[in-house]
Amino acid sequence: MPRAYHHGNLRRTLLDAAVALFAERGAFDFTLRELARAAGVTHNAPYRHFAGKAELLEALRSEGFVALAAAAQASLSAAGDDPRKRVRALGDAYLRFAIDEPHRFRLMLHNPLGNADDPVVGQGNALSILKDTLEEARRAGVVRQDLSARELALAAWALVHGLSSLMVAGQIPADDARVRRYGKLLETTFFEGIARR
Amino acid sequence: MPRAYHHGNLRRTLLDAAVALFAERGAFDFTLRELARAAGVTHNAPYRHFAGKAELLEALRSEGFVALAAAAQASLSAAGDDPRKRVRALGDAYLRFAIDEPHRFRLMLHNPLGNADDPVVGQGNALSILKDTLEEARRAGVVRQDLSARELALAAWALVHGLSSLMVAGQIPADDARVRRYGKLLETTFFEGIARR
DNA sequence: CAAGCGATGTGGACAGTGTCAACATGGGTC
DNA sequence: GACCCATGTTGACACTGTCCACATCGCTTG
Repeated sequence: MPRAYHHGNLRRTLLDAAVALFAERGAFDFTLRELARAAGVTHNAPYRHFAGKAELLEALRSEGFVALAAAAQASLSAAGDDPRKRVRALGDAYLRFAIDEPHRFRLMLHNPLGNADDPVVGQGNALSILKDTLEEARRAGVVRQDLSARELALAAWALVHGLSSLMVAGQIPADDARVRRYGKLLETTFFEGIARR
Repeated sequence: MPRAYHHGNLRRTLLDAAVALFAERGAFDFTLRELARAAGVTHNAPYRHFAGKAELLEALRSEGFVALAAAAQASLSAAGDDPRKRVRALGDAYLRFAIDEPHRFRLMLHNPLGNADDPVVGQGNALSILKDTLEEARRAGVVRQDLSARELALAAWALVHGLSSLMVAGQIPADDARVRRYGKLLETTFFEGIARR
């Protein structure tokens, strides 16, 4: 049946079409008009919902951060009580997210608006979950006390984000075996360090 | 004076114009025709040197990896003999490279060709320099022996690459003070680990 | 319950893009 | 000194993002 003149929920449809196109080909190179076509709508309809292509991308990016935080929270909830396992669970969630949805992950990382403070990153996000978890670990006395939770979180973030990025960028193969092996390697590095005892 | 019909060294000029445009604005969004204009040449001349835009980008990317390896080598040469200082020097070089030339760094990381093995990354590059340096440290007995030099290198790479990426993406501010502070933080994390002793 | 207004979608236009094909030019090679 | 091939030019095409004026509808208000 023919679509009504008013689509009903075009905004959502466009965003979904965008992720679908992301997944189909391998990059951000989709086009606004393609999206419109996929949604069965003229090339100009998207402009009623987004000021331009950049704003649409920003919306996708923002949704990505929310999804990441949700994944982190879920993984954490299933991780039990051991502080170290909880930290590990967060790292795994991050890495899994990146590998499962490389296009979205790449988009999220690609902040075209320079480095102005980004409210998406600032609050209620995966980073603050990580910080809280490390604060727990710190209070539980299993990690060193001379670094703040914020510093610990930053180091952990850098570590797991680095591996994720390198894998997503294809610099390191991302097969299952390697993901498991390197995950463990990072855990060891992070907690024990590499210096000889 | 008017350029001769044959430019002489258009390929080089185009690549230079590309980095210049990279630096000027903040992104990869330059256009082939712009490059041609900047080089004082018609919009189709670039096609005599590159099959298309993708190939030009690939050339830039490749040059970036060479420059990075050179920077790493230089930093290493000035680092003295202490194995730990040498590792740290490599990390600093990487981070500095990323922050000084964020556009190039971003481009290098953005591998649009999926994850096929990339000869640029495979040999004579910064990664193998890092591996060699960690192998030295391992032989010198200052780092743990139960991990291979390759594993150690991978962990170090992930750590410093993570911080670099996050800073370049604007997720973490990249002022001088922070760069120094976080560099030290990563060094501590990497060598000592965060677990309580 | 009708009128009308604002939100949503349409159609056309414009400058600019990447790329292709045919043609022009001239420097290095026999 | 003539020729050939690499290099640069001109013209064209389909396509893009975005602007504008217009069409259509559903919700609100009287």
